[in-house]
Amino acid sequence: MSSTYHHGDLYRQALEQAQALLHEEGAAAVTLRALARRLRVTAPALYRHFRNRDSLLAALAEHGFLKLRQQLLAVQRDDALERLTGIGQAYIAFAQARPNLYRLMFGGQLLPRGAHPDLDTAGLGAFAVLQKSIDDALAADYLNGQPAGPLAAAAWSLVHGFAELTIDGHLPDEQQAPGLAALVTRLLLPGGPPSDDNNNPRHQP
Amino acid sequence: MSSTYHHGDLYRQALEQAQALLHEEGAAAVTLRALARRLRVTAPALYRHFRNRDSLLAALAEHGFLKLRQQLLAVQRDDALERLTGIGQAYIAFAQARPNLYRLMFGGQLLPRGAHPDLDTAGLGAFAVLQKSIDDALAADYLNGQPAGPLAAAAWSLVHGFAELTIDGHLPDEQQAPGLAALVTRLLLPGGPPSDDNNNPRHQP
DNA sequence: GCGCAATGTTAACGCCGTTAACACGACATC
DNA sequence: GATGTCGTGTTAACGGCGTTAACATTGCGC
Repeated sequence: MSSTYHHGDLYRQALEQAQALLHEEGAAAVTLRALARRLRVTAPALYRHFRNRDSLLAALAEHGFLKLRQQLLAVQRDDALERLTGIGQAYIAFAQARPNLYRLMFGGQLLPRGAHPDLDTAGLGAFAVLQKSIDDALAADYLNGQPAGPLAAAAWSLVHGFAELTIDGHLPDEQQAPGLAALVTRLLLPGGPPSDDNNNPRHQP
Repeated sequence: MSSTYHHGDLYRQALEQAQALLHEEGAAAVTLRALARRLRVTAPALYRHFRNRDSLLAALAEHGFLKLRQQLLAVQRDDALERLTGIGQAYIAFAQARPNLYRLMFGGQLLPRGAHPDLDTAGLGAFAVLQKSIDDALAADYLNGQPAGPLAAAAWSLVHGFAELTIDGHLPDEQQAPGLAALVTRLLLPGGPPSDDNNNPRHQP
């Protein structure tokens, strides 16, 4: 009846509003009916654009991985080692800026691995940026020629674990988080954390 | 009607069956109605023992933290440094043996921090074991007197991140996980990972 | 102008959490 | 032994959810 029977642009707006819902209230609040209400549309209309609720959530997570990859790629430094630490800090900043999105991306609950191939490749794409910065640091003869694969996995574990623990409030005295973030991202470097005064690496060449 | 109108032992059995449900099918499957069916009881009966579904999940997570603490305390080694790495590996083993429980404990979704004080203290109790093993390693003059708090936070970040990434299948070539776990737990040690060839722990007696 | 495919709506199903009202039965008190 | 109370179970019902089937409307190609 009204001139907007056909919404025209529902898919894009649905994604936008779903992102807003996720950011504001968490994944549990991203419900097809709530999303439909926001869009002034009935719930079944969304099934023209998403196979089901899980597909919607997967799309949100995939966009998250693409965005994360972008932000990691945007980190540019001359020195390979500085770039590596910059990427670690950008990673943590991403998680802290969008905790609900980050939890959706890595929650693991709703998204059985392999069910959404685009999501998986987007995740690998983000990881690849980290992997490359490790490779570069290795090529620049930092990191003592340790094996690149495990090293990247360990680096990712470190930043991911720190990001999750902080956004969930598991770490005590969180106020020292900024300094901690720096420490954490430098922990993988040869000789451990740099030694301004009290921190003193031993095996430094 | 039947002699078992009063179940008698519902709270304990409910917790047990809920744990089984969680382990087998994940947190989303832990539903009050499904649990009631398993126990051959109607759903509202469970409200005599749990305030609501979130309280049930919080109880499951709390038991998880207590169990994790137990398993970390069970790690006994003579050398403080060995004990530290043993604790790291026990932590990762716990997560890999009970991925759904681990995700519930650290998912962050359903359990707004502070809503279940017993849960929070149980979480801190588990962390305290790790913190103490770090303190001991410091006292034994390992780790070159780095600040203990940030160091423990970093260690926890590392094992937690690695645990989550592996149980969610985010790390590529996961088959090398055993070696990786060893690498990861040794990453914090003085000098970083041993660089002989691939895996060779220093401080081996 | 017409027909079809895309995209919306309405109605309905079963599952869920949760609550109110009621039923049973163990146990203390007389 | 009768009686009453209170812990613990049941029944019935509400609204919200994901999802599907059937139908309605419109834009676009011919």
